[in-house]
Amino acid sequence: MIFLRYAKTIHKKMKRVSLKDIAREAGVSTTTVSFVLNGKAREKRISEAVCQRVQELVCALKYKPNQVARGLRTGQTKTIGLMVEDISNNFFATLARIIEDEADRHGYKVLYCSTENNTEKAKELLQMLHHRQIDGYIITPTNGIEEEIRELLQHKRPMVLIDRYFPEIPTNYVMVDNFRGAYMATEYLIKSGYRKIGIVTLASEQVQMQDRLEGFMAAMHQYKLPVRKYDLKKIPFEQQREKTVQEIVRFLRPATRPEAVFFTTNYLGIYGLEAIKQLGIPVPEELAVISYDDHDLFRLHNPSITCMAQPIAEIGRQVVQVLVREMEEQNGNGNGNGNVNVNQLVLPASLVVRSSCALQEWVI
Amino acid sequence: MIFLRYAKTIHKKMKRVSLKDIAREAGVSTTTVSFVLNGKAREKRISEAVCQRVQELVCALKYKPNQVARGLRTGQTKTIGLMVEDISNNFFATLARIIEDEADRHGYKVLYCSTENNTEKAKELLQMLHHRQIDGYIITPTNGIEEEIRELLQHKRPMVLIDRYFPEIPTNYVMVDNFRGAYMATEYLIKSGYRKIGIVTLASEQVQMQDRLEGFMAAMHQYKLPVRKYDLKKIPFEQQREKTVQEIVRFLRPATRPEAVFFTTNYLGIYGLEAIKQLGIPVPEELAVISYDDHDLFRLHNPSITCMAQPIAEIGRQVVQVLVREMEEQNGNGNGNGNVNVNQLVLPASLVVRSSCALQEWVI
DNA sequence: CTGAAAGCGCTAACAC
DNA sequence: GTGTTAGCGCTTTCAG
Repeated sequence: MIFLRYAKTIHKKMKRVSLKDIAREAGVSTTTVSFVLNGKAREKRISEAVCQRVQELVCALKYKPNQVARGLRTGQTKTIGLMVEDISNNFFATLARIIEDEADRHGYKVLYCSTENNTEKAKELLQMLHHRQIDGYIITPTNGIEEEIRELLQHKRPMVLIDRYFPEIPTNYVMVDNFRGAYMATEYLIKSGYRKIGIVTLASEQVQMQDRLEGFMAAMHQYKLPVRKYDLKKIPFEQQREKTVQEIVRFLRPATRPEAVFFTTNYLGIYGLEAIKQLGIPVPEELAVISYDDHDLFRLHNPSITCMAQPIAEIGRQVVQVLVREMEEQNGNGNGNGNVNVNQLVLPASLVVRSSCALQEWVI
Repeated sequence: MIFLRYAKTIHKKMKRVSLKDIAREAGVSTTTVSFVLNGKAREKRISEAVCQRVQELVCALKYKPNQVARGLRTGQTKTIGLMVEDISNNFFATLARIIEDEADRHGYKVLYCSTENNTEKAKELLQMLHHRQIDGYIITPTNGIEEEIRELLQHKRPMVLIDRYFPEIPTNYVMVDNFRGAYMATEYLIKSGYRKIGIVTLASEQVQMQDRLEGFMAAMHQYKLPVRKYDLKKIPFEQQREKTVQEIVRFLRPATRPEAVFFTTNYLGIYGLEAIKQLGIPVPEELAVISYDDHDLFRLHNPSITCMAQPIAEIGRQVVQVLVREMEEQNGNGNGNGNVNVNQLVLPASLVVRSSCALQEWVI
């Protein structure tokens, strides 16, 4: 049985037990306790007896180290910063969940924040994450944030970009092959017999959107199909839902209506379905629909919507893995050389064939 | 112009500027700088000149206080812990976004975690949040976590429960009136002319689910309609999607099929739609559908799905407001009396009439 | 008006 | 084998 000399005091003050308390109870120094707790008992050759005694007290008093103090001391907060475009977006929310689980397996917790795709906000958030001493960054970069990314790189802060990247900056990233995905989506439409194909995308300079547009263009070009100016609709990112829907309605007006539309993000697809519903256009009879990104809605919509799905779980797993490796590397050895290889993963998107494009027998 | 004596050193070491650096540059003590930074210049009657000089240096060196150190010293990490059932769930993700914004307005950041509705996991997470010294808790409680909640209460940790609560524990909470919501939904079905009404709910002891079931029962009873045992389906929470869909398919088999179904959560509703799709039952002609919680999918589904929507934005705003108030209160005065009033907000759900229940002229 | 100094709880180099 | 001690960066009491 362990005699807790100070237990009463501790309880009365409702104060958390600290390492010092354990040391005092055990009649050893804080160093010893610290060593035992950090698994350095062997290395530091702490006697078995002391070791045991400390462990018992830790359990008895339910001692848990104060992460903040430890963070201050070691510089490691065991926290990952997750900067996404918008955590309420299905894609990012699902990703956040995977990242949470995966990070947890390595002992990390996640602080999230949404940029709204706003450069200024993103910069501030990066600052904030820095001041909170997070150990690693998972970033959905906005435009105009190159400078800050470069700085993080220079300071050798563990970091992985997701969803998009800067071709001119050698960072880690985990991406989906947007060009190929868009190409495949478009090719699928073409092979399904459509020739007048429209695209609704974001008016964005970001690579991932550019790539999708280019993938579309490449496929159209490959099959020698024209893309007229009214076949291409670019929606400003910040634009309100209502307005967007209206613009899509206009885009789909009978006069210039394409035979098939490709929406380059899932929410554009959702808005698009809204517009289509308003117009009462039968899908796929009068208009075939394909979207980038999957969504519950696409599966259940009537008709169900064919799409290019991103391997979200895989992205989440990979991104954490890369990040953790880098954090531990930085931790283990100073690695003055800085010759850490960058990890640039490009995962394939996959075509999910459903019923919004007539020809369903076609197999990729 | 400011002469930065040590600027070179600082830069070379890539070290963050600290309060000490500012003090040294300014030729004053750290105390003074701290006072200036914390807006106590007036109070402490720091001379205008010194004040100015410090401010300039802070800007010039882009100094930002180290939150971890500050956290250790003050015990305040300016972090809120958000424990939800599953961050990837649309309802919680949307809520997380609102909470993020609202918290930010008060200078707080959010650490999130998902319980998966698993008591053990939830307990661990609560521990984890505690060790990270978060300033306040926003909790979606699981069953069996009463003890821990009581403890938090005893220790006067700022906390607000959401989505559900424990009637026997006097905590703050922000809820939706589940009983009334379910009552209204059921009443709407009844007034729309349906008499054989089924309900698909979770096999859960949690109040919010109980309330919904009771609301349904109360309405049925009020209108003297029977609820046969095959009109009630309870799905275990952990159950896989596939299995759930199959059970709903079975529940809707022609022999015992009700005229209308009430799904008590949005994902049950989604699974339900999947089952309905499999069976090819025409809605609302042969089966009317209503669901608790709104979802993009319900709006766009064909036919669009009538539902009881929770005021998510309002919940988010209120929950942060209550929490912040409590955190600041605790901060301001020790308030030894502990006579802080609990804030128990019950917000109304609202009926969103769409086309999945035939009679649409009915107005609540 | 300003500064010295004592920690917050923990880690780890260095001593004995 | 174990303890002493010096901080991590910041706040705040108390003394000038």
